[in-house]
Amino acid sequence: MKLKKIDATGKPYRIFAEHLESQAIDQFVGAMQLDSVLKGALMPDAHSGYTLPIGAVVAVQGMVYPSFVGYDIGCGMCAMKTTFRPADIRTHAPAIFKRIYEQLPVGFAHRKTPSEWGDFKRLDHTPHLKKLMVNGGLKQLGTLGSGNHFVEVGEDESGAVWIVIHSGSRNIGHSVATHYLKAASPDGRPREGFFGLLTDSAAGEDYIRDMAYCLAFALENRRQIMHVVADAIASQVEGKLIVSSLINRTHNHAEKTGGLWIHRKGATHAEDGMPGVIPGNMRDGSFIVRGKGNPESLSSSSHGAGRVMGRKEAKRKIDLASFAADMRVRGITAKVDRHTLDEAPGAYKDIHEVMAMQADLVDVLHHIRPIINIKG
DNA sequence: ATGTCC
Repeated sequence: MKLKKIDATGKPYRIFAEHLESQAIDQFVGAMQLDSVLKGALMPDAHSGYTLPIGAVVAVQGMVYPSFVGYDIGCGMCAMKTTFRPADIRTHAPAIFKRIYEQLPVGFAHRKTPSEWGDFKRLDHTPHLKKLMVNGGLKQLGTLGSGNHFVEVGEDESGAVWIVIHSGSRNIGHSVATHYLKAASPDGRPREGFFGLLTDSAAGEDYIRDMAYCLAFALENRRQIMHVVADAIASQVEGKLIVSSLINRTHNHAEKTGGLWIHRKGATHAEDGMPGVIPGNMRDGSFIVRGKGNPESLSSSSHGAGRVMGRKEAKRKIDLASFAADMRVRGITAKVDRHTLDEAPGAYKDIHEVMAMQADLVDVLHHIRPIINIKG
């Protein structure tokens, strides 16, 4: 495969998506025209976002762009295998479902007391972020959030039960993103546009430090959710986590490789041999994958199926009764009502088609089919 | 995405 070229820039890029909105193309081409951006790729689930499309990967020299990482810094996936038995989970699904909601704060909810996190003082971070952590950050550790964040308890093709988590850095990441979007903005207000920070400037160095902290915070958040969910299941049926099987992948980050800052915004890191987790939707579940380190995707893959309609449009167009029937016939215990209609499978691209479009980016190891789904 | 505006 040869890299396509943008005429205006002559820079190498490759688009793995079909049917892109014109706004997403404009955003991507605009970014590719920046002097600091040397290479890029759009994943199969790409759609327009804040300044840069979700599903974009760009390699940047000498700059970091807060808007190329996005608001939920460190948002990503965790998956862990367990010794629970699928039949037990199905039999006790209503009780497990109820128990998880009792134990896990979802939506805007947070914990009444700060969670334990041994690393939170040790990791390097700025005074600004320290203030955020003291002012409630630790109460958000082990909380799910809302939107497309979820917990899935499912079964793979071999009969193994997995717990899959999609969550991020909660308000910490959002506040850090806002802070540095302001620092990069010409008028001190967060606004859309290609405003970056020099990596050797004070603000750029601070963003890199705080971003790394948010990645650690988001991982710890997912790890704690994993244990809350496992404990909730273990209160009803026999079994436990297989802790050594943990896979953690963030899909909103920037990392320095070969002297360039690779920004992934809604794109999963997929180096050769690297394990990953790609969620599909509430009905079709998630995929455990192994990266292929494809240079054309800047060693990345999609972070999910990608939306085909906005949340408001989905709530207007998708029929609740058929969504509910779709879930019921597969025996999936989930919150299915007008509040989760925007997360219905029909709001997303067909995940099987998306996986086929990235066959050169990742190999599929396991397909996890949902038994229980938890949403904010 | 975000205890949904410090």
